[in-house]
Amino acid sequence: MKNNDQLWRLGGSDLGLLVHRDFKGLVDKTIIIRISSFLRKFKNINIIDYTEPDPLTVVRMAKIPYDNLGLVMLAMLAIPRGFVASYSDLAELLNMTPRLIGLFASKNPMPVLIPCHRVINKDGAIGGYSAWHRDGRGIKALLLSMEDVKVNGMKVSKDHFVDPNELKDNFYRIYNYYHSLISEYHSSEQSE
DNA sequence: GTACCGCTTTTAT
DNA sequence: ATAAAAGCGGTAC
Repeated sequence: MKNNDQLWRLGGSDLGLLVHRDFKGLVDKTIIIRISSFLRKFKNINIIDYTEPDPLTVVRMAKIPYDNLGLVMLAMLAIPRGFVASYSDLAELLNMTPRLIGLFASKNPMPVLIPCHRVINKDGAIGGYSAWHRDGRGIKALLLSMEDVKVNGMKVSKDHFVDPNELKDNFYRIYNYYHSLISEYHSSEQSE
């Protein structure tokens, strides 16, 4: 916990998101914590109620790497709140394999802000979640139910899956915006 | 270079 | 229901 970190409360629950920013003010890391136990250690912390920013805002405020992990993160941002996509949906979109998507998901440096909890198994099973020390699947299910995705017996019904074409459209919109920011950055660097 | 890993999926018992 | 192989970019050696 650094002095410039923020704590966001998720959906009025006891779950919080610790948000770390780099020297430029870009978010580069988030950690999920339990607020009640966290406050026992750290006093006088300002808690902000979290409302989800739209994907383009996240692209602007977060540090998304220019590599395959970054692509997977952008694809996750393309899944709207209240929906899920399967590992194989993302794999098809990005020409990867489902297991590779899972591997990158496990490397997601900013859980919740980059909604890797919305990626689940093709058969509706909730899939893994490592952004929590244990019972990661429980936290994943909780995050999903907070955004009105019904989880019954660790399974999500088919009607919560985002339409692949919509996923694709969202992804390209987000990717183009991301790319325009990158080019902007490079051109401003050259002109200095 | 090689070997192993992981938030899966598919196929075969 | 459970087991195993395929799959592939990263990472570590």
